[in-house]
Amino acid sequence: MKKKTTIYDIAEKLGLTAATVSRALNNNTKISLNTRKLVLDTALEMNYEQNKLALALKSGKSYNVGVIVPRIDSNFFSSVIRGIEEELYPKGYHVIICQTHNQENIENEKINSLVNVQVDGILMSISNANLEENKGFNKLLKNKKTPLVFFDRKKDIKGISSVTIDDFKGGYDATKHLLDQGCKRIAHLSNDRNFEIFRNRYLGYKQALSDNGIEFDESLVIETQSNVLDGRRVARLLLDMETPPDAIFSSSDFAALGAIQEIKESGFNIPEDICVVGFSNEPFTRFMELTAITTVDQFPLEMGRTAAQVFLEEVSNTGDTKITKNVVLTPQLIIRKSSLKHKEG
Amino acid sequence: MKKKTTIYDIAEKLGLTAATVSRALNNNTKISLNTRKLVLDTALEMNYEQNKLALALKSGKSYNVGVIVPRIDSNFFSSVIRGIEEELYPKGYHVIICQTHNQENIENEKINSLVNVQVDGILMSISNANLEENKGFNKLLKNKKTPLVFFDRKKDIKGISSVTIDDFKGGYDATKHLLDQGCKRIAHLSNDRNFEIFRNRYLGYKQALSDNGIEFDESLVIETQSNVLDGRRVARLLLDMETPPDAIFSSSDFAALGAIQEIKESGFNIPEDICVVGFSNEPFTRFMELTAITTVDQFPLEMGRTAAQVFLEEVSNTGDTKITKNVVLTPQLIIRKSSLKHKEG
DNA sequence: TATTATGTTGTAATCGATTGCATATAAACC
DNA sequence: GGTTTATATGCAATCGATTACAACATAATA
Repeated sequence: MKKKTTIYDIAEKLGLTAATVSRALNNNTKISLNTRKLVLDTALEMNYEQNKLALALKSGKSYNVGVIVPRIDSNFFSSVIRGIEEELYPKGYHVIICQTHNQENIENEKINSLVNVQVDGILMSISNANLEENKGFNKLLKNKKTPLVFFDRKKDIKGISSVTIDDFKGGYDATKHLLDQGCKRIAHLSNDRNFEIFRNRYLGYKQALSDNGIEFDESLVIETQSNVLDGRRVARLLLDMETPPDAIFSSSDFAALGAIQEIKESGFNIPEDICVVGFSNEPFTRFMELTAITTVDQFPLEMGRTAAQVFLEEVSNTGDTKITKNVVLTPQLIIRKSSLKHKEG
Repeated sequence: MKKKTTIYDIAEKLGLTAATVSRALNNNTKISLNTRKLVLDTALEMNYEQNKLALALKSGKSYNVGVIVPRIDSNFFSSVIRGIEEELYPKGYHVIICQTHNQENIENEKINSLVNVQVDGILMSISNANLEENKGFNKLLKNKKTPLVFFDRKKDIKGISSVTIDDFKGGYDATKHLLDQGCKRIAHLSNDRNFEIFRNRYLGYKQALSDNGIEFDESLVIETQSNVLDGRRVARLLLDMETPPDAIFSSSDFAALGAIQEIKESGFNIPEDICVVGFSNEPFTRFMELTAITTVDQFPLEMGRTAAQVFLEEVSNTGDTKITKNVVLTPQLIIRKSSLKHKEG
């Protein structure tokens, strides 16, 4: 009911000016110690709380950052967000969450919307491989004051920072591991390679093959959505081939799971007949009892933390030259049963 | 580099007043159609975007809502948040995320912090069973203008809305199901029963026992943290009893998983020797191949959506009397292998 | 022609805090 | 005692938008 107390209320009560009260609250040395103490005490007594909106308007800083992800209810993204929140909150920032559901128009809209509410920066994992064609995005780009940091799904744009993992290495290590297991016909469940992450995993896969004298076979690479159902669909295609593969490296844990289900139901054994490796280290890959899934850990918590740190560096940079950082984290292959033919592996 | 255009810029360019421009942009009929069109066109041309901070300061509405959860990287909470975001964004609200990690002081601090940035409401799942003792919380309570909605972990406080599931029924159904399987010595992994959710699951468990002529045995109820490790610890205790239980109903999927691991490693079979039921329907409970875990679905997405709707009703309520809604969703028992002794079950 | 109504725009206060500049008081110095 | 200097506070503009009220011009009416 009763309005919040403002510096004017305090000023009036003490027969001072709002200016003096403001300075006193900010511990400005121009104000005498007596007055400062008096104001502080009265503020406490009157339950004064600074109106951050007014401050934001005056200073141009909202102390909000926007985070845009395809969806929040996947372990990877929620872990990244966790990292971001934990890193930014102690510095006074709040985190605003937006989901795109992989729809470009929604992504567009949310970028605009965040810019509109004067966020101090945006951390995002892109949903649109052609982000540069976005009006909202370009507006953001031009406005160099608001830092933009990509994580995971990034676009290689000059002057924009990013935090990713070395997807090439992830793909390479996964494939190399399968080769070490004696696999010769390794299929790859890829995804839209307009996205760097999928392109790089694919390139790592190819390189590992080439480095080990295996000829690349285009028919073994299939574009697959990152979900269980599509994993099944694609596994079916592979199993129906004249010579089915003896291993699958999937860009997604979910697709890997679908593939495993389809393979098992078709009477094949994992890893004996077909080895499977996923990507992301989703929790369920560990908990599967019969065939815990070999996968690549992306360290999402660290990714979030790092992205937040890069943002902090950029906002605190008052110089004229913009700093751009492109941090690449190292992924880790986690070997589990789904690909382990030899116990000593 | 170049500043954002404001209504003053437009006004100056057109030889008008900011007031007129403001009205024109808001399609006020007091402004002539000609001027309105002129202003609108010029605004477009000059890339004008309304400064929401200024608006927020003037109107007292920030169009931000705060969401406080113990942690975001669990499927349950991230799904709730997904529901909240999807429901609120179309109404113009942004969602600010805060985590407490179950620490009371952090919860306190974050409540204060959110109130400070003038959120229009707070949706939260409490981390402190004695929330009423919080200063920050009480401040929020007194300020009836800012709606507060509890979800899942609530506190029964007069005048505060909530969205929960019927935890009593969840506990009852789970226990009843175990009884139907022929189990007679059913242990319960509970948790801090100062929280309503855990108390109610416990009470449902007790009621089911009593309704079916099984005497309640206090030694079979153990307070357990909601994680795998503590599940193992507690399972060990139960297995070491003179007469171990023939079933476990756990308030947490994670503890259930730990228990299952411990039980199996001790040479017992699930469900033949011991049946296990969890709570929450975390994704991994479904993916476990040998012993997919029977659990209780809490419909987190719907819970989030509903909580958001309750919030919207409260903010749009301009009347003098506050509406309080306590929505209780119905949980669903999902029977899987970990508790299914009889195929026809 | 004087008066009222109507439509359109301007004036200025407001939201709450910050800050450059001016000013008043008191202390210090010659 | 008069002038300088330090200290403490006030004045007023600013951030960007909204809005009650005033004011003006024009058209309609008596």
